[in-house]
Amino acid sequence: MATEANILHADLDAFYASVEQLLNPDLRGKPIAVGGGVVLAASYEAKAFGVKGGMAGRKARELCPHLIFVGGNFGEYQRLGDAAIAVLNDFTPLVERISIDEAFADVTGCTHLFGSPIDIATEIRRRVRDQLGLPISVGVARTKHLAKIASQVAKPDGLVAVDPSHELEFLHPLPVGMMWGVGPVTETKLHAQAILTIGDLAQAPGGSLERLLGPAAGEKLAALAWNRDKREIRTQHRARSAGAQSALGRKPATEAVYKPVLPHLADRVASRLRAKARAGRTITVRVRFADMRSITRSVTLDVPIATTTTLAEIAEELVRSALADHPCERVITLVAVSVSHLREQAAIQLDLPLGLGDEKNRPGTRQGIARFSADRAIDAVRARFGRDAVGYAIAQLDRARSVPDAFRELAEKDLGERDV
DNA sequence: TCTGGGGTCCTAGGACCC
DNA sequence: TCTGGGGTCCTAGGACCC
Repeated sequence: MATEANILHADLDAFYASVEQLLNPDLRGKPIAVGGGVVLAASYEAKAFGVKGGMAGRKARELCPHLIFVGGNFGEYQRLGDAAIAVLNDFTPLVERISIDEAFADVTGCTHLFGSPIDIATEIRRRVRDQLGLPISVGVARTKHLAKIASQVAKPDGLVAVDPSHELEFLHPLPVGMMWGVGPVTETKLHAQAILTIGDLAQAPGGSLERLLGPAAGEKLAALAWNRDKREIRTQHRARSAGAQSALGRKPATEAVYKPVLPHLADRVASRLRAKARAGRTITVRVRFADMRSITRSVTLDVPIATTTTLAEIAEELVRSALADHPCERVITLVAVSVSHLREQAAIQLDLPLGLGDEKNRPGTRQGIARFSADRAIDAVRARFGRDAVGYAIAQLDRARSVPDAFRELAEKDLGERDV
C-alpha cells in the first residue's frame, strides 16, 4: 500500500456557471443558473440561496427571485473542460477523466520532475486560473475516495491535502452524505439509524449496514468509511451501454406521440455505436409518467445490432408493450432507448438482426442489405458534411423543442478508443 | 406550461441447466 | 420418484453519479 498522498482530484468549480461569468463580465458576482426547466449549474452566488444543479427551474426562481438564467455556450464548456484536463496531462499521463469538469491524476511517477504532489496541485490551480480564467479545486490524498472528498472540502477555489498519518481524523467528522455512493435515499436511511457522520458509519455494528443497504452497498460503504479504497487510476474506459432519451413535456400516451420520437433516438444511439464499431444485444426502453415514475421493458437478442431502423422497430414494439401493461396511464413525459451487452463488431460484419422474430431482417435478405446500405450511406454523408446534413425526416420535426445536440454531446461518455 | 441527458452498478425473482 | 443445491442468464426496478 502506498504511504504517500499521490492521488489528485481536480474539480472545476460551478463549471458551466463559471464559464458563463468568464464569457460575460456582467454576470460576475451575480446569482446565475445555466439551463431553464432544469438547473444544469448554479454560480456560488446562486448556491448561497440554496439553488443546486438538477433542481427544477421554477423552484430555483422561488428560492432566488433575482436568479439570472443564461443559455448554454456548450461548445465553450467542451473546449475549456478539455483545456483544463490538458493541464493535468502536462504533468502525468495517468489521468482518469470522470466528466467534463473533473478528473483524477496519479502523480507518483512525476514528483521528481515537478516537486511534491502539493506543489503540483498548486501549479495546476495556478495554470487553470491564469491560462483559462477558471477556478478549480484540488484534493490531494492517498486514495481516490479521500482525494475526491478533499476537493469537495476545498471548494470553492481551494486546495486540501490529507496527511496519510491523519486520514481518519479528517474523514470521520464529515457528514455521511459526502461519501461517494451515499445519495438522498441512503442518507435518509442512515440518519434514521442515527448515523450522521462517516465516523458513525465506521462504528456501525458488523452486518448492520449490509442489512440496511444490501450486501454490496453495506460492504462498500464500510470499506470507504475506514478508508480502505483499493481503486486505481484507470485511463481507459469501455462503455457498457449507450442510450438516448427525450423529455416530451406532458403528452398523451399514444402511438402518435412516441412513434415519431423513436427513430430519432434510435438514430442517435445506433450511429454512435457504428462510429465505434460496436453493437449490442439488449435493447431497453423506458417510459416515464406524469408523476415521474417510470417503467422499463427490455429484450435480449441472439445477435448484437447497430442498425438504426431495426433498433427503432424493436423500441417501438417495447414501448407499445410497456404502455399496454399500464392502460390507466394517460400521460407520458419521457421516452428513452438504450443498448447494452455491447461487443466489438467491425463495420464489415455489422449484421442485421432478427428483430423480434422478424424474418425479413435476417442478414443477407434484401431488406437486411438495404438497411445496412442505408446506414452506411448516412454515416458517410455525415462524416463529410456533418451530423445535420442528413437525418430522419420525422425525427427532425422534434428538434425545435428538444435540448440542443451540443448539450447531448457534452453528456456523452466516450464509447471507447477505437474508431472505424 | 417546463423535472435534462448521459451513464454505472445492484437486487430480486424466475427460467433453465447440471 | 422425490428432493436439493449451485450457477448463469434474463427482466424489471431502483439508487447513484456527473
